[in-house]
Amino acid sequence: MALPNGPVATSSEVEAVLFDLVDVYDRAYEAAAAELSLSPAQACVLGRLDERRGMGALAEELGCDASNITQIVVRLEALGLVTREPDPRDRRGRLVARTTRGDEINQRFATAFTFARTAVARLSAAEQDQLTALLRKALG
Amino acid sequence: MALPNGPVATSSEVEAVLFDLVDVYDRAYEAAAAELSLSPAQACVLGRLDERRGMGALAEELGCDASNITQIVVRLEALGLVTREPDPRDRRGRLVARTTRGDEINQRFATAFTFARTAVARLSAAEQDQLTALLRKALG
DNA sequence: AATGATGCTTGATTCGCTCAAGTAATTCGG
DNA sequence: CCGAATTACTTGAGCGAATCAAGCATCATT
Repeated sequence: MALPNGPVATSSEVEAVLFDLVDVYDRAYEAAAAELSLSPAQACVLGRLDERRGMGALAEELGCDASNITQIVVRLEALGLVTREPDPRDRRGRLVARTTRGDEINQRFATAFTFARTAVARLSAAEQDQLTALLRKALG
Repeated sequence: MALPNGPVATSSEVEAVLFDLVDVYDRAYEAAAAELSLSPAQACVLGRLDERRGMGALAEELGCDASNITQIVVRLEALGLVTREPDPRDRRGRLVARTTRGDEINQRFATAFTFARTAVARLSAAEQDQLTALLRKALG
């Protein structure tokens, strides 16, 4: 399991609970991926393929090197969750798309990653709106 | 940079902003560590050494294998940020403690990781209390 | 004193991530 | 239309994080 990101010394209560949230979220994500024998990175990429798209688009959206995406996609392809076809419009490019099995696994992952859903469900509709507003404001 | 953890398909607005928060938090943590040439894991371990403690205690608190901690501590030691002395009470154990330089770097990291601090600062005291309460409730 | 548990390290392996180079295809300037 | 940059991606090398299986030394128990 990945080490948590924080805290050095939580100066306030809010910061502490914020850290807690991030930690629990990250661990839940990782655990959900592990249930399906996926790494978090694999689950992430798989989740971004609702439409077929090029490697570069993925790399840019995920803010990492293209070669990183190559590796992850190669593994997803080896697992039969993804295909990589040449782009007819630009034969340099490769279009990545989920296979039916990829769709299925992605769906199962979405089901397994209950954290955000159940956390939100503990709040009333009004509270959810409040939380959204507060976090938006905090994020600036 | 590490790939984000999410989203498959954000079903609600709250979930989306929650994901955003986690993503920005994680990236900020990583960036702050990188400023000091530390990996997130190294920054994390360094931050847990306000008091000297054994490897096992660290592993348990961080929820990972002891051998993982060994590696990270070895690197921190090589960087001169940490010492590893035999435990006089139990000579199997090794007590890890920050060096003065380790203290300094840890302090600088705390300064560099502004995200939680500045996010919270955008809220009034009342809003901070609200947010704390909401997140606590959501975390269950 | 022997047996077993504990605390940590080592070695092997996998994955994520980055950087530097390389290849192929496209675009652009002349 | 041709050569030069640019773009899209892959490959290879290298590092850190993480896990697992073994191993070693040191307690702790009987």
